[in-house]
Amino acid sequence: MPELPEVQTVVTQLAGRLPGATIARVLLGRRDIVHSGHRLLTREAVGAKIASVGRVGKRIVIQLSGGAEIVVHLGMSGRLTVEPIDDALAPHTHLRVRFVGRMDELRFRDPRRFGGVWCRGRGDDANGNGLSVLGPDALAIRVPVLRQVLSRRRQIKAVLMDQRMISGLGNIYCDEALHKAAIHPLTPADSLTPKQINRLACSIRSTLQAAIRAGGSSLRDYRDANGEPGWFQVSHRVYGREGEACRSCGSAIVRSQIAGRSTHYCPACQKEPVTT
DNA sequence: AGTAAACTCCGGAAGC
DNA sequence: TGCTTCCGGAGTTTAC
Repeated sequence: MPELPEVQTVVTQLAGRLPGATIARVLLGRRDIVHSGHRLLTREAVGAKIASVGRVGKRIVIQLSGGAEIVVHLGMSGRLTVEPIDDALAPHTHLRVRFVGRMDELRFRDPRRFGGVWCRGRGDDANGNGLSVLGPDALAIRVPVLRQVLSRRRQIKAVLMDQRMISGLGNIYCDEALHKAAIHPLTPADSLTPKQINRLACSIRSTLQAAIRAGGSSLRDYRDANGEPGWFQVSHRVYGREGEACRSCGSAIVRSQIAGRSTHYCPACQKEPVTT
């Protein structure tokens, strides 16, 4: 499941291969994966050149010459790859972009279709492009911004998972960052001490950065014995470790449902707030 | 108004 | 082998 680190890895790969390519043709397998700018994407984008590939939160942003942009969200099961046009199409490949004079193409596949594509032209309203409501990027989050984000009475886990508040944190790294900062996921966001906010900002950045570094190994086509890409094998602190020993104190990691999500934490290191 | 929880989309994977 | 159940990012709806 792609989280910010995997998205960043994909972006880095694409940024090395796509800029400069001129779009020759856009092949759409399913209309409904394009949430806005359908005509722009399949017709007017033809002839445009790819200027850059970047990332905002967990969204991939492909900038075209002329100011249009294509936004791709991978959701749970999305993959964005560059493959030879002769290679067999994987099932659930919904979008392909071909380029002038090139024998490879950009492919978007997404079996569960939790992901999607938005396209907008220069000057188009930001609404509906999948970017307009995103909060500040988690990878670059800084204390003053985080303090502002946390100024509401809501479970910290729910706030961190809300892409409008802060963008880029998914379930795995949310749990990881909270454990690293020794904060219980149920803690009301506005009750964090300045010290805790400092620790949390640090934890969010360092957790994501470490995962990106680990993901770098998949850039070199690294796979472990099980075929898993590099970043997935980073040793998680709590995620997926229910019942196992906390790496800090040895207590058994607990799993429960918080903010509608499976949540892992250490009951000893992450003290539950006193309920009022 | 702000927050919380339920519901929805979908198919892979795990469990029986 | 074949069925059922679980899972989840995020938008929407409903309820406190």
